[in-house]
Amino acid sequence: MEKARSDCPISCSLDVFGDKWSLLIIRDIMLRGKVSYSEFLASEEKIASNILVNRLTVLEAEKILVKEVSPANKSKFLYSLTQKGADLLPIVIEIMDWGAKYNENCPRRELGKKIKKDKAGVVKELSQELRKRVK
Amino acid sequence: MEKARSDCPISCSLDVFGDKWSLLIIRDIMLRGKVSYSEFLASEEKIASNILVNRLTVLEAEKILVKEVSPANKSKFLYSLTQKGADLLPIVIEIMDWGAKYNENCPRRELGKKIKKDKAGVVKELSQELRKRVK
DNA sequence: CATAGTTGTTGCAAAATGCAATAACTATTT
DNA sequence: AAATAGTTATTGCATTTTGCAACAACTATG
Repeated sequence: MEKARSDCPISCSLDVFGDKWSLLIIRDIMLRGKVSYSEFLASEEKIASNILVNRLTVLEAEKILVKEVSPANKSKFLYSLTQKGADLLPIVIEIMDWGAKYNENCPRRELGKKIKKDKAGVVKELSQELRKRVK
Repeated sequence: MEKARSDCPISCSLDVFGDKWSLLIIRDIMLRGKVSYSEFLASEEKIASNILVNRLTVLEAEKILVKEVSPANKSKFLYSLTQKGADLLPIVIEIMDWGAKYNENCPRRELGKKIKKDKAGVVKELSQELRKRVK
């Protein structure tokens, strides 16, 4: 990482994932079961391949993601969350809830509705699920 | 706002504040009692004046901030949060907590320690405080 | 009328992003 | 082994955003 702008924890966090793409990759792994470059590339937001490589590299360097060779296919890499990455869950959930609340064109789906009913319960449940597959 | 990349609430939220500066301005208003251009400009992260103007304009257009003439000084403007802006509090708190947890060089100060002890309580308390001064 | 305070604007360089084409490597098929 | 397909990148170039420094417009104050 380049030098921090300040020692404010918010500023330091934004130094890492304060951009339009990083948290979407995290979302894909965290909530959509995606694990590979090609799956991230296929997401509806259409990230460019050079940006994707750059973000994966940064997130790996920050120890938010881990990159491994797929056991089933040696030409494929699998990305998974570390505990540090999994701990981004509450942030992702809060951002999702705010976005759904204030965007007419962002319908709450299954998870969004559960969050509206019982946010803390969802975070607790999902963080337990994530713990099973963190690296 | 430009066109949304998708109808995912996370993506839509990041379309609005997915950058390194917007949430720092929000932080200044929300947690540090700052209200004016010159105060934001003086923050330790050293935002450039053209970026600051741009972010304030965007945040106002998104109805996250409201800009008013200062009653005490007609050449001064005051920025305050709307309810939509105040509802970013849980996101800001979670980002602060994660940043403090994973950065050695980001000491928890008073608020950070309270968050570690009772995050939900802090959010509840601060959101009540904010409600008193939302526009 | 001079000065300071506040909120911008402008110009230019640097960095990040977006887009399209292509390449390297592996696995599979013929 | 040659051809094909799948996966993960790299490269070049145009566009956009950011960073930095200087300056300008407006308003209060003395």
